[in-house]
Amino acid sequence: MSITSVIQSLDFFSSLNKEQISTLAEVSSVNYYNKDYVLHYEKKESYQLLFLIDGLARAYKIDKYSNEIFLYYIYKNSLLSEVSNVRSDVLSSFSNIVLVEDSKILSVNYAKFQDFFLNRNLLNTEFTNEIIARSQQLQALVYREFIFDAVAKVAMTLYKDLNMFNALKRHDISLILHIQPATLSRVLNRLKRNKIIDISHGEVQIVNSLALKAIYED
Amino acid sequence: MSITSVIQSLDFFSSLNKEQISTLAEVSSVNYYNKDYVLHYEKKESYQLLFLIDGLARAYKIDKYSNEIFLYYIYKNSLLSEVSNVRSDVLSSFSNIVLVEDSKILSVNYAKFQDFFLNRNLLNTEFTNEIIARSQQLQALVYREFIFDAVAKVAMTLYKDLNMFNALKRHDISLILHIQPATLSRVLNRLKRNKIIDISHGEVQIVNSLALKAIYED
DNA sequence: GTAAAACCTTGATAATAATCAATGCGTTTT
DNA sequence: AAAACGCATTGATTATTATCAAGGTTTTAC
Repeated sequence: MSITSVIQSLDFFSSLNKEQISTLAEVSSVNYYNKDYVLHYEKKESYQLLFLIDGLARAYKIDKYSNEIFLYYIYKNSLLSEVSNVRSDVLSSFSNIVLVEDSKILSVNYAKFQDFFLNRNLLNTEFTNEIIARSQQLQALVYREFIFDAVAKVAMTLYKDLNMFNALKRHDISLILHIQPATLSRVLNRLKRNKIIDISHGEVQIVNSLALKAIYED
Repeated sequence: MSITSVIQSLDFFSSLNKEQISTLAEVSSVNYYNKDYVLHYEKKESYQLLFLIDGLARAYKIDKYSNEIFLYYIYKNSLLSEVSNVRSDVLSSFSNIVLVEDSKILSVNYAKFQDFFLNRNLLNTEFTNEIIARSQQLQALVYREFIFDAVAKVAMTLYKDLNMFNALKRHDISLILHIQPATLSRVLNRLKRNKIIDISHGEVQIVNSLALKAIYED
């Protein structure tokens, strides 16, 4: 698959014409990395704008006990890099980014990208929308962490993302929700005891959907 | 003071020429509000892009016990509104925004602003940078709340913002740091007992600056 | 099919900070 | 000068969740 067609596969670049895409292709490269490869360490500077073409990534921070603090997932067809100032040609990120799956990544020289596109008023909307999307993921995180206790977090996740919940291991869920596996287990137990959910072979089923929702809505 | 000169006083619009400023002036208005006026309720939609010209605002959320959760301050010379999608002509915000001081606010019709400026590739950089600035405030919040315990929060605030700390009431500090006044009092006591700070007449002085910093740096 | 490994649950205990309530202490107010 | 008020502090208790460790259970691998 050529780099041009990779670029065309991203919604981000859908407004570009053939010529613009080949200009972009000249300052870009496509790379494949394996699961668990760390793309970005927090505070480290970078000169490449990265897009996730295929695969899945996870943004996280490290606390003082070296525990990982999950921030959010980054899905394919979106910008991986964090932008801290549009005017600077250096990218520096707040979080670490690691691949959750084997992934395909488009890497674009950021200075050239600015020259060729942003400074010529191309892709501005797309760029801003990617930044907003990332900001909204942070907002969702803030909301969950500040407003919810462990039970509410689990209730909301079960209500909104039951499939994801059942697809992942308990350990991964507890990472996402910032609770310990032991706490998750106790919360599930409580919900089961209260006949709000049922668990068979580790698979959660919702029994009383209304009650589940009521736990996290005020 | 005319609306034109108000617009010119904002860095955001410094790239506009006379004609563009008067176009903007036609779809804008300047308003004065008193301290404690709530500009924005979360989730409520708005069609006006607001800029804080003078004064100070505070963004916050409400938890299920109706407690206020402080997010960040918004300082003068910056965008007050939250943008959730550049393409939409509706603004909807994640947080509540209240004035901390009597303030002067510029209100711009957002649809017209898009027509006249963003869609003509004007002010794009400025707009994106304002969004990034807000996102970075959220990042700082996430950092403090996820990585720090009560002692680390207080230590960092004393180290970096001693003047602010001493200027505000203990109650306001504890709002900002998301700890209870009683907890703040106990933390200060501990720092004093360990000869890291000294308190006379309620005013905190740093005695051992290195030790203070060491508390929150790993 | 069984052993090993990985994962989940449970129990006991500890840590952190919240809550509730009372007391203390300066500052206004009268 | 005494009373009232606003804050800050202190003590006692509680709530929530983490931590540590020991058993279970399921999955994986040979």
